[in-house]
Amino acid sequence: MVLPVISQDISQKEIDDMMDNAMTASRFLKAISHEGRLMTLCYLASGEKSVTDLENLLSSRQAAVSQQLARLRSEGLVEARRDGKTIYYRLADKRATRILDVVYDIFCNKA
Amino acid sequence: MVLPVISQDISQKEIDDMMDNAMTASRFLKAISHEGRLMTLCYLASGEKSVTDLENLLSSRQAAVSQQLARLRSEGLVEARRDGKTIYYRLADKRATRILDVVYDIFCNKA
DNA sequence: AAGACACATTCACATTATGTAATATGTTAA
DNA sequence: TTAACATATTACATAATGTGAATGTGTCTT
Repeated sequence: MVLPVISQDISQKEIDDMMDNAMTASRFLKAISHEGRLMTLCYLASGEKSVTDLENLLSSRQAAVSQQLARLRSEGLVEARRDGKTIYYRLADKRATRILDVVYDIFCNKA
Repeated sequence: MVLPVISQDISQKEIDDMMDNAMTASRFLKAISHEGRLMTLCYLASGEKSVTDLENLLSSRQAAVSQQLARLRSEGLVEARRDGKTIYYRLADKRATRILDVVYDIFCNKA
């Protein structure tokens, strides 16, 4: 158990700090809690992929994929690189990789 | 790196399985990505707490807290126990604890 | 320069999530 | 049994998020 024991008489300052952290974490978690974005991140974990690759993986339309990628970009979770007409995306946040590891282990390693 | 390498020519069946897992994981992550629910879970990690305790921690109204608890209950992340007029909540999902450990380490262990 | 291609952005709309107020339920004490 | 307390639930308003259609931008080919 890594989580700290929070005493019953936790001070207001501690609560405030906790709330700040919760806000940051919440923002981050919301960014990855979208089914398509999660698939995307998981897929990108195996190396950079083009938008078209992701369209096929997600079976969704170009605009939708681009929008989710925009969200991931704005959160700094992925970065893009252009090569000719194609744009390749890759993971760009170690925190994302760490969480993904655990999420993968819990929800996909069911064997 | 625990995450598997997904080959470029991933099959449709593999994609379908991946999507099922992503849907489950997504649902779970959404449940914990709410600032208040995250605080709640983190707080509960140090032992069971009453609804009033949580109201004070979150500085939010009774109804709101109850609703977030209802959500956590419906997802099986917490369980309740009544003692007189008071209802105590506790963590009830190991997956939540695992993710919380990592989230805590990333967003709160900034020292 | 024109057309085709890969991708991004914008707008309108539908869906979902959240908070508040009011009300209901279960429990204890007088 | 009545009042008070702790919590849950419902109904409603609002905000946030996601989707599709249309359009815009950058790049390559001819």
